[in-house]
Amino acid sequence: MSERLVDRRIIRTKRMIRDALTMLMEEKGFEAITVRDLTERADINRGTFYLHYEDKYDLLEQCEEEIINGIKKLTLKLNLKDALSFDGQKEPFPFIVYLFEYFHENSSFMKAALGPNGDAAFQEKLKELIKNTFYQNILSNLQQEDMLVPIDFLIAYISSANLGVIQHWLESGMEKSPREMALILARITLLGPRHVTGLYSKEK
Amino acid sequence: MSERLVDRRIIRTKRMIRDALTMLMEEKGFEAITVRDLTERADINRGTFYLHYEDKYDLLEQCEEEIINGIKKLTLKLNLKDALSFDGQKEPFPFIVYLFEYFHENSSFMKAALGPNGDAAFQEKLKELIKNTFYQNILSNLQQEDMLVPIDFLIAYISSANLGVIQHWLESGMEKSPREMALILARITLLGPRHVTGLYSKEK
DNA sequence: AAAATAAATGAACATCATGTTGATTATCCA
DNA sequence: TGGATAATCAACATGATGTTCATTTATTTT
Repeated sequence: MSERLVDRRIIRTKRMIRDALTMLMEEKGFEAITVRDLTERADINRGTFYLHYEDKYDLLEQCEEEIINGIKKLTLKLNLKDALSFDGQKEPFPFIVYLFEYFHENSSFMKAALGPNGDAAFQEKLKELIKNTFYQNILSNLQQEDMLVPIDFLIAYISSANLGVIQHWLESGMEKSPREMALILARITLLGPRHVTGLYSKEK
Repeated sequence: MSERLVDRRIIRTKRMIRDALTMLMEEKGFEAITVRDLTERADINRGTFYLHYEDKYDLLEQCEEEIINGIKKLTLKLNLKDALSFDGQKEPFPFIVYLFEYFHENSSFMKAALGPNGDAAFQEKLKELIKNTFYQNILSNLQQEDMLVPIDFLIAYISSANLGVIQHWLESGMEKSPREMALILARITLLGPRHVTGLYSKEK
């Protein structure tokens, strides 16, 4: 591949800058970070930063894109068969488990980027990804006339809900395993928020 | 009250600055805005800005706080009776309708602040508000042992989902009425995402 | 191992936004 | 109307930005 063609120093420098970005985002949020902060933390010359990135926004963008691409690679493993054959309440969707494992590997950056001092645009990108995945694999072959609500609002509901659960998982220290998280998500989505409270049986 | 004590000029200046903030957030996002941008757009002296705000973050904070307080005033109208007596599928919760009407009145700022170039911290504040409202009025008297998922994840799910629907409504031009939106939200939350697709009847 | 290539450094520079100050003008309110 | 105060204007120091160029250092290639 073309990876071999990249100079070791470039890889090293970029890695140090990206690590510095993650650390500083955790400490003070993205807005407050200066290029000087980044290069001091990474212990490189300030000019070197500009050899690799236009500015801090370019850096953030590239880091986000890397995460997004990692997720997209995972979605290739997902196929329609998986999604429809599982009931998802006793055995979690394998794909969702992989997803949470991937988030765990990249948790430092993701936690910072999805936190209150993070980047709203990154949230939006992830929601978009969730939307497409859900839509292409589950919702696309539904009849619009069967729907009790407009499909675009349903999609907005589901994708935001899932992202919100991921955010809460990251913020609360990732104590549940990826497997447990997949089960939790499946239960709420399949049974509905009210049903999982246990209220359902009393009223029906 | 103490409102009378405020000089007209202050009210005028603050209003112009806040309007400028909303416009510029729509145009280029909060991060890209400078104090100079704000004062040029508002057609006031740059120094005047600093008579009222510490910096642009202080300005944003104050605008957000105003919205939050407006919502909190609405929640005072909400009581337990309302929340539990309605089934919410034919008649919407009055409180939720008021809420969407309030969002409509402040849609310019809200759309900008909740959009991809907006402020992730504001999203978090709103989610926190939704969490508390839901929890205090509905979820607090549930038995933890009845729950099929941990309650904190359920709350994260619901609050993010609701915020996501609000965001989608704002971004898609607010074509549905507040009443319709309240019904849509109630249906998904009460019946569950899968049930509202119409798939439910075929499988149960 | 030596030569060629390319990345990183360090210093300097112009530019721009920031936040503050003091003097002056315009507006408000009683 | 007169006193109070908000807004303006000009000026200033500070610090971040993005760029340049000569130099040093690390790497790849031959």
